[in-house]
Amino acid sequence: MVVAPPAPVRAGPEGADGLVRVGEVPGDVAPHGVVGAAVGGEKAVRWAWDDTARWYPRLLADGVRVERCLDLRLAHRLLRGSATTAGSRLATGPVGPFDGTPDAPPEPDAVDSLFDVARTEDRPGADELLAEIGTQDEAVAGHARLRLLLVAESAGALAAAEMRHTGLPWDRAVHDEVLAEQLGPRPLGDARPPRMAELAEQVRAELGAPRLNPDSLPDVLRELRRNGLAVNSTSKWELQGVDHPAVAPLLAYKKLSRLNSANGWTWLDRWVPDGRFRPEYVVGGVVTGRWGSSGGGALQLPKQVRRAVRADDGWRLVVADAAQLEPRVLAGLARDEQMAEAGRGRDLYQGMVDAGVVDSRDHAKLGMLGALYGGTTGQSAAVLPRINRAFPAAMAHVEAAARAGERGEVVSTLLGRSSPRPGAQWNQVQADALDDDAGAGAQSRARSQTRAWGRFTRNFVVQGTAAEWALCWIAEVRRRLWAMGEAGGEGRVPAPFARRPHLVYFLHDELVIHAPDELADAVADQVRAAAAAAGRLLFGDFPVDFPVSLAAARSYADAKG
DNA sequence: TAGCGAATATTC
DNA sequence: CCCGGAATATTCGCTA
Repeated sequence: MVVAPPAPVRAGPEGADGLVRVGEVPGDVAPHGVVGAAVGGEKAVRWAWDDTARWYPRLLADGVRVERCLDLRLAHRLLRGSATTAGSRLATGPVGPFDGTPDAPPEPDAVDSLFDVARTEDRPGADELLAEIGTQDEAVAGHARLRLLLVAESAGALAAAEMRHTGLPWDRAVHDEVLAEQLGPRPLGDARPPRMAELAEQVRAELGAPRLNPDSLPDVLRELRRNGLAVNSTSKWELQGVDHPAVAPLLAYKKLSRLNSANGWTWLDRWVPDGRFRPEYVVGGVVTGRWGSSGGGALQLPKQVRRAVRADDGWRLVVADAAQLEPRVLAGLARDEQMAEAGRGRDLYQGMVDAGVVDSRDHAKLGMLGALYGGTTGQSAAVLPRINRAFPAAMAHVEAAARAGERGEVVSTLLGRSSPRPGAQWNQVQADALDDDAGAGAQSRARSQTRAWGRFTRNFVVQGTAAEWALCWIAEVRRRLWAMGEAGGEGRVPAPFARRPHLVYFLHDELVIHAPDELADAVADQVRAAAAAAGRLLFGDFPVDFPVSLAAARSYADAKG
């Protein structure tokens, strides 16, 4: 084990294969707070540091790729919350330097700023890092699945930093075209775009409200009611059922308004200044283990603007989508052989139709969503009994998770991420309902809250285990893409990925890879193989398939079509 | 002026 | 009519 000396990062060389190895790193290039932990042969070097999002951007800016790491802060958080390690020294110990929320990662163009260097003062030192590694090792001893989760989560952190480094290729001209088609030409200043202004006038005319601001929902609601419309909100689904000439322009206005404010010209200038969209992914940012994002709304890119996501010249976007991921994960989690069989080698929902479980693909999908989310009403509830009969093991699994949640208990994913306990307020409401003079209101509030927490824990085990599958997938894809080596000519992709296929976007069960033209087909093969590997990592020999839909195209929208 | 919640839209 | 999980972001409008 080698400890890198404390020094600010500057340029760093890399090994022949781009892998930074302990012993090859001169003392003056290692960032303060980085420990290279040599846990095996030379291939097994794994960097351990307190926060990938803090350190890795600097290395990438210098063209250095890290093959493997352990993110001690992410690992610490997992181990502190996991039921598997509840009795460990780590989980029961006092709050320490690895418990805090991370600093915001540096701006992409400021990774070497004086500010960042100054911030290194209050990072954990080498002794603390080594002690933390020891404490974590002790906690995970004998828990192979949890160890896999820490490795996968850390690999995800590397991938997230790399995606921010390279950015998602974005064609500003195409985006502008999309906006102009729908909104009209870009207005000066903060005036309403032309199409929105016209629609606003129509709404005012139809409602007889010449001064109405259509952006003010209370004002719009008041004017609708003044015109005799019995509506309680201005939401789309409620307005759709109303017959009045103001409704159509109002709905159209709201749609354009959403596009303009969420992904309009202001967004474009702010988030895609240079033809690359660089979202900040927050690894483990969602309670279930899914990634969050901050800045730019990376996880809600509307389909309308995906045309603007375009590969560089000589490159392609390989878009991969794990089909029916959550139900398949549930089949593996519950070891439900019938359910796995329904999805083997085919669309899972179609498989349910073929097996006579339901009579249409739509019903299969609806019923499955009800099973995963805890739906109890409507069409979803109507097909649930049939799913219950066909896949008893899977249903029993999510039902057990729901019942545990209703009792206020913790549930865990396959690899060992645990749900939070309900808060103090939850317990208070439950206690109030048990009181002798509790009214019907208090009891009904408690019941509704109980069921809501059950729906949360029911979904937690599936969504969380699906997130673990996705982490393993992305880690495998990342490793395999690097192993493919270089191709193509010089382009505008920065080192260390200049002539290599690389991940550029991740969305729960979907990956986008930017690849040199001639590698696109081979990349698709690797992505498929990585999905199979992720399935084996989580579910071993249990025969559940994870098919991936794949397409290569110049633009994201074309590949999704 | 800053901060926050409600309402609404978007994604999976 | 409400009656499914997880999110982020914007705008309005109230409060400190």
